[in-house]
Amino acid sequence: MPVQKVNDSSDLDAKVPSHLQRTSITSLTMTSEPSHRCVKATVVHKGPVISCAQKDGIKMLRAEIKEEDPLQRTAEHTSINVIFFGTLAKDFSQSARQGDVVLLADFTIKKSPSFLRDKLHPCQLEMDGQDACVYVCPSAAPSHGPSSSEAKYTYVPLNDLKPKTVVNVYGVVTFFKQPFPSKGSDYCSTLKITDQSDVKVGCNIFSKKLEDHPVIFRVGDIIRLHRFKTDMFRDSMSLLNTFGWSTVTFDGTIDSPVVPRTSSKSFHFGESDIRTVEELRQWAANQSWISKDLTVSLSLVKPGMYFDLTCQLLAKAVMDSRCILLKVWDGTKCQHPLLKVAVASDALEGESTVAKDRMNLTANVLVYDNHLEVARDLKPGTFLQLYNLHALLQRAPDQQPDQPDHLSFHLHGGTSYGRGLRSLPVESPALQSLKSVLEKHVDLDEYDEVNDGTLLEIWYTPPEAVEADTGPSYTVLTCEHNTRRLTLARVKRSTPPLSCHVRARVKKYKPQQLYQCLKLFCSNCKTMEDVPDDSAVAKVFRESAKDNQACDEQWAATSSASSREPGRTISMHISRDMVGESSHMQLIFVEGTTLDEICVLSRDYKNLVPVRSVNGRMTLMDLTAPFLFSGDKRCYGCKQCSVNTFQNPVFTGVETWDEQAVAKALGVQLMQYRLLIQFELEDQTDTLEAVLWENAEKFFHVSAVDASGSQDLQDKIQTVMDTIQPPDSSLEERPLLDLCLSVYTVKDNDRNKVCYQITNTEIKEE
DNA sequence: GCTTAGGATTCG
Repeated sequence: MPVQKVNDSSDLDAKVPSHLQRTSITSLTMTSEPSHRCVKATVVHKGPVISCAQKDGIKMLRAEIKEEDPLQRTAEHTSINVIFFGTLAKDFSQSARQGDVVLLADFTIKKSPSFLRDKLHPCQLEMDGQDACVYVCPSAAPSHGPSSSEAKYTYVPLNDLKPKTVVNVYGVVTFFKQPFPSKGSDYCSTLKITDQSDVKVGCNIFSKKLEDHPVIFRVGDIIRLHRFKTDMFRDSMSLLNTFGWSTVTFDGTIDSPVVPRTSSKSFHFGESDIRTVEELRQWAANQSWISKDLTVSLSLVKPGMYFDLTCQLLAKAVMDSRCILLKVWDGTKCQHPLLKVAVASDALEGESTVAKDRMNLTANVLVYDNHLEVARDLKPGTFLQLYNLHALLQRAPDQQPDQPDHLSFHLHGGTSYGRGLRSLPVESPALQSLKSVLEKHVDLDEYDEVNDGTLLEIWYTPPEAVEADTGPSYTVLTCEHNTRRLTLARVKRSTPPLSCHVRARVKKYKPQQLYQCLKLFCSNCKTMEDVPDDSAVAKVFRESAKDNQACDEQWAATSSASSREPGRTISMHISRDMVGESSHMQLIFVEGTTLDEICVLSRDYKNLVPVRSVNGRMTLMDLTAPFLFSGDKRCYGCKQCSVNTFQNPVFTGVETWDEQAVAKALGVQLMQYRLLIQFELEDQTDTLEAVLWENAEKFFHVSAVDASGSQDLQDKIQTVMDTIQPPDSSLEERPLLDLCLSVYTVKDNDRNKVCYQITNTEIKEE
């Protein structure tokens, strides 16, 4: 028998088998050796037995136990969660209750997954398997309340009530209204209760003080009434509070802690009360009216419905003297688009709901008239229960005729059907599932924090004079972003990363000498440099030609000729491996030429590699010069990343020699041609520097490598630029450009720098 | 002093 009952706490100690050692909960750590240890503590919470879907439906029960040793009163982590598995869960549920002292032996210690949330204990105990066992000592004393002796109260079943008597009763709440001002001097609570007799009794409670009224959260709550007067009204018994009255309420959830809710400073509460509450809970669970709980999640709300909502308040705003807007959520996504109620951000109290709005998670609740008294004092973050909320389809102000109507929520004036609202304490059992749903959205909060500024700008600020810039754009957007167009001023205020659209003109651009927009880029080390100009390259050739001793390589067949200059010999080398192959004329090594001469030669030969001689050995030139002339293309190698394997080049196994194949054979890291232009954009709100880089070839419809060898293509880029920004033009003369901008940060000397890059944009070609 | 309300949809 894994769960055993004992009569006395001292028996518990006697039960401890001699090989077990008592351990304090405070001292438990992940590295504690659990075997042959036991803990003794009081059950402060016992959850229901549940089936765990992730673990093949195994039965589980969570309990919280607390060490009561007075010596440890100041110590942290005196409470710990215990998970019981399988039959242990069932046995524990039946044998132990809140307030009992238990002794747990041969548990396993696991990391607590809820520690961040409940701050209880970094570990949890798991009771599973053959060895684990539990001894339970039922508590003799009442587990709650200041009462020192068991009260001598008698409770009259509801079917035994006689008129004009003062009684104490217990009942389950089947209907209730939050306290409302009566026409007299007091607030009035109206409720209806029932018990195992199934007789329903109406009850009115009058009190000037709101806090003296019973704290009822939902149908199914259990209420205890002391000193209420009975009377007949419309053929039914009714109850009215009378002198010396008190009420105590309890949550109706089976197996939830029996915690009395009352404002009374002293009240009797004992073991018999716990039993009565548990019996009523058990009985009510099987009654059909209890299932008429009207609490519905947002995901299940249908238009026209009246329902109760358990939710969290995100933000609120006073609309007028008779209406307050509550922005709430319950973590579920509504099936209908939710009405967005725009409120000036300075009128809104609470967090921004922008990210949640976008995911259709925020319900806008309009609270009217008599409910303002409660709504006014609510603080964002509070958990709420809204009663008899009305879901209404409504047309948004800017809505197109073909779009669906939006769902709005009204808490109408009046108290019919218990209409009203109240805050729920965080520990309320009704909130447990809500809180776990909300926790799944923590990412959303982070997203909110990162992007809030940006999104707020986009959604809540009216357009700033962008309307003036209407007319055709010289560019088209190729993206599918559905973002609203922003002014440059607003883009500058945004928080990266972000993609957005702007409409602007080009005030200036760099480089003004457009051939300088051609760059060499190493995809390996990300180095970017200018394409060397001809004078620098020519100088490398001249220096290399000074070594007049021709190369003599075993692997090469050589032919030489005298140049026009005395003493300079031009040599051409071909790999012997390639002689006789179809590719043998595809790759020729040239020595002793000037830049001009190799350019002439490149008209007749596909791939020319300029080389020089160092002590008779063939070597690549300084990589300032192209390592390959391929038709009109000049190919450059990266000075950092090239590994010169020229000593033993391998030329076999290549069918077609292109720049990649040559670079590979020579151990050269090929550099790519890229286009880079820096624009200064301008609109009516601001100016902004944006680069055209990754998207540049698409923007101009020009390939960078082709442009490197083609004056026509370079002229084409110049023509585009002259159209975008005609020389000596005024702002109005320049064409409008629709641009997609990417806003991002780069590390610059350990500091984050915000960059703007034009993406997804092309020029229009007529 | 010893009523008030005694359920039963707003109309924004």
